[in-house]
Amino acid sequence: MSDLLERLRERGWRLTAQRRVVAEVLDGDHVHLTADEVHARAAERLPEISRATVYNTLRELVHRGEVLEVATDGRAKRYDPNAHRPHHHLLCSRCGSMRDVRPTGDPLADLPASQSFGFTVSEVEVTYRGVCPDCAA
Amino acid sequence: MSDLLERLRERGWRLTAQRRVVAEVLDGDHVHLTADEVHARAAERLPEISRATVYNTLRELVHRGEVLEVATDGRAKRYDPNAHRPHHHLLCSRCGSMRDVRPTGDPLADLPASQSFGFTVSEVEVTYRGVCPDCAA
DNA sequence: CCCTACCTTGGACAGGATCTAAGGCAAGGC
DNA sequence: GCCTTGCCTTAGATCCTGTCCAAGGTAGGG
Repeated sequence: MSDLLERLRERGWRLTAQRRVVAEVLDGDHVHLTADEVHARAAERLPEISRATVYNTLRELVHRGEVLEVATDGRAKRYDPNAHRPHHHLLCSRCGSMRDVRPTGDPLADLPASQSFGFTVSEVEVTYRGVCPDCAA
Repeated sequence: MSDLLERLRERGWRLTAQRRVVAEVLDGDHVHLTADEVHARAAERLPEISRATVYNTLRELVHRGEVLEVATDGRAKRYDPNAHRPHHHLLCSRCGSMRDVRPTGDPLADLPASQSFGFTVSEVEVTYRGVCPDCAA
């Protein structure tokens, strides 16, 4: 994620300690943190960082397509740095934890034009719901 | 939806005016109301009905599998009485409105066991995101 | 090294949903 | 029919997530 910051700076993003820390926290392969979790981990390294800044930064990373925002039914949204590889999610309905799943088909292709009702469809999200091993125990 | 109430009563659901009205409001084929919309419509017929009761009733209908709860990214959840026919959703990312889509494949079958990571998967949700004709105008 | 536009801050605020304690009423039993 | 019991409903407080705001801070071009 180190080049991410470089890339954004070239696009006119001012590089601050707060933004750096948020990006570092999100770095990883199967990371699906909530905004508050991001804030907690960021605060370990930069105690004065405010919630507002974390929310702002996450919102921008999402807008710029660098991070994926995933809704999880009434719980807090989760943020997924794995935005460049298309994938779906496995969501535990007990604890809300999440895993990435590689897609094996293209659901977008499965939507016949006759059923798009005039919508301009741009995106599909597939969520598998179930109970994770930890919660099943 | 009239038999729904009978069915639930047989399973020990106490039949009250409030619950009847909520069920009536949800009746229909492509209904996707938010809890507050349900409350507003219910209140037209039963002015004293409280929001808490609407939320309670919706929660129970969802638990009993009679109504589907659909999350919509930061907006209010929507409730879908079409719970017995499997289907997916088309969601407008501007106004939050929603339409049913009949599935043309079985995404559950598309999840190889090698990728379930020990989850006991019980359900898939597919959401097509886009802009509806009204908002595109 | 300075200036300015952009960032960060913390606290107030908003919307959605849940909780609580008190009173109300369905429905089975008499 | 009427009582009784325990489930329901109510209003309002409360919680959680996320956004807004005005004031002060600072990155980085000049």
